[in-house]
Amino acid sequence: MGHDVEELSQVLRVRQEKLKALREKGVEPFEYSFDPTKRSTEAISVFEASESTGSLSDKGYGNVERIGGRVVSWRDMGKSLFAHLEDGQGRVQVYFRKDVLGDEEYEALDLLDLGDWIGTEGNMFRTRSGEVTIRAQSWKLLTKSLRPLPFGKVETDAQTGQRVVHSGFADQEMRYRQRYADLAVNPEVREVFRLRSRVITSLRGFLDSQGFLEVETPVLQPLYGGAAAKPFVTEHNALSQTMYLRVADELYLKRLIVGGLDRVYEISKDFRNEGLSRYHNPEFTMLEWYQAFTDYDSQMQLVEEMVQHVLDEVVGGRSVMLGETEINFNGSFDKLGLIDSLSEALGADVHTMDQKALRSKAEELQIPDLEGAGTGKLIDKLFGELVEPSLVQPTFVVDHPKELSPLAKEHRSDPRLTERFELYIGGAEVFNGFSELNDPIDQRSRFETQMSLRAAGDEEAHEIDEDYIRALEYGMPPTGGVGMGVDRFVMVLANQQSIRDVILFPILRSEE
RNA sequence: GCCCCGCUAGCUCAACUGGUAGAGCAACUGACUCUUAAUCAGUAGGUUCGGGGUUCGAGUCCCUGGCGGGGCACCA
Repeated sequence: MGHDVEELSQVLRVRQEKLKALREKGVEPFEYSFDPTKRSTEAISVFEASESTGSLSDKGYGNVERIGGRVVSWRDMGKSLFAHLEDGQGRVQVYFRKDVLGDEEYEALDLLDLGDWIGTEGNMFRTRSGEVTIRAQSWKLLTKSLRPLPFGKVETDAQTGQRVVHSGFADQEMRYRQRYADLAVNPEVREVFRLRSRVITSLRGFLDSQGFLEVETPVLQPLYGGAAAKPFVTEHNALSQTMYLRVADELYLKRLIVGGLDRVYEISKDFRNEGLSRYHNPEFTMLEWYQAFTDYDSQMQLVEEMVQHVLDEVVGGRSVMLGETEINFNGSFDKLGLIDSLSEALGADVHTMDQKALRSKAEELQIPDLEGAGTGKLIDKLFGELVEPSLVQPTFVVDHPKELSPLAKEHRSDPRLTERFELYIGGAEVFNGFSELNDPIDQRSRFETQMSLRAAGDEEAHEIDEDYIRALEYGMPPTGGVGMGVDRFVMVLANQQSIRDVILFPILRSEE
């Protein structure tokens, strides 16, 4: 922003001039407070109630209210004027009349713009065209807006009653960079984030009701782990020590199970230093929980209950639309063996295929970047190519290869596999859980396998966490645990195509 | 990191093979005391993302840089 008014574009200059004019009239353009009697929608409801009980005045006036809000529409008709105010609840029309306000207070309305915050007081009434409106007896500027918000023109379709926006704020980049403007002009964006908040409240309520304890574990960690991911690295000055932003909460939460906090959960921001996509933001919200004495079967049961609980509470039904597809959460979710489903897709038994056979299949399918991929990775790639895209309805994929799951317990009936599940919804992995590996000796050897992968160039492989092994040596009871991608779950419930549309301030490159 | 597409007025978008950069909304001036994409008349508003090049002439073509979107890679 330039200090020199001359340099400003026309639209900004005009507002600076109005600001100056207001100050010259002795009007404070940035008020300290306001005391509304109600918010918009509530004021309308009260009016409608008295309307139905026939308790309006002879002239049709109802309750007197003071309402504060942002001016979002403006129709000047000379000696009277209609505007809409929007507040945290909704919007309400205001009717200004010259003969009611008097010349001076009416003419001062000229100094207002779309985007200004004002307060007004008057009776509620219903206009000839049927809209419940506040008839302004007085008004007051609360905050002058010095920069025009990119409002579109809003039409209500006469047939459907649908809100239609003409030439609204659509530039994706600006909507993310200036989320405040996006929220200010696009009420449906505000709704997405209200929904997100309700989802998190509901998840928390569910776990609390099941006797889980919400805890907080370190974001800054001397050693990261719990996921195959590259970390963000930082430095603690006083300790002169390298610290990592967590990639998962897993290892700390399981230390708490060792400590006897037998049902714990954490809602956390995790950080993974990797690329961006419609399913990946480097900073994202994870819910992880661990429950002693359970295995992955009972955790799948719990996930199902939890998902249905949230649907019932937040959506009010067991299905949602995701794009053109209806996602149905009723009943038990399907279960697919990872190896079995891949075998079927390949038309060959994956268990009998060696690394070479898997590789040639992958090459046949022209799957890129196979260099250095071991058996587990090849299976993962093939599965991602052949099976994953079809997992639109909620589906548990179960029993992953050991190599891919260094923290999961060996499968009780197949030593090549682990007791692990992932729940896919809309083609994306949303939940991931397993029977937790609690044998410290097995855990050490898994870490050692990871170290050799690391030595072979896999930057995401785990390092050995000696302190974690020490904890397991004290004894961790049989435990089931689950991690949940909260953002991805919200995407499904809010019918959003990109993770950026459910994160208020997604990561973007700096403007300069 | 790679591929494709995009970036023009405050916002949403035009501008055929290179030939004076336009419209709607917003803004400004004026009219209008129940409007609601209000309406009507008029006015103003531009570093066409930055830099370089080709050309008599570049929003348009070439090179280069920036940012974004989509895809790929990466992603227990």
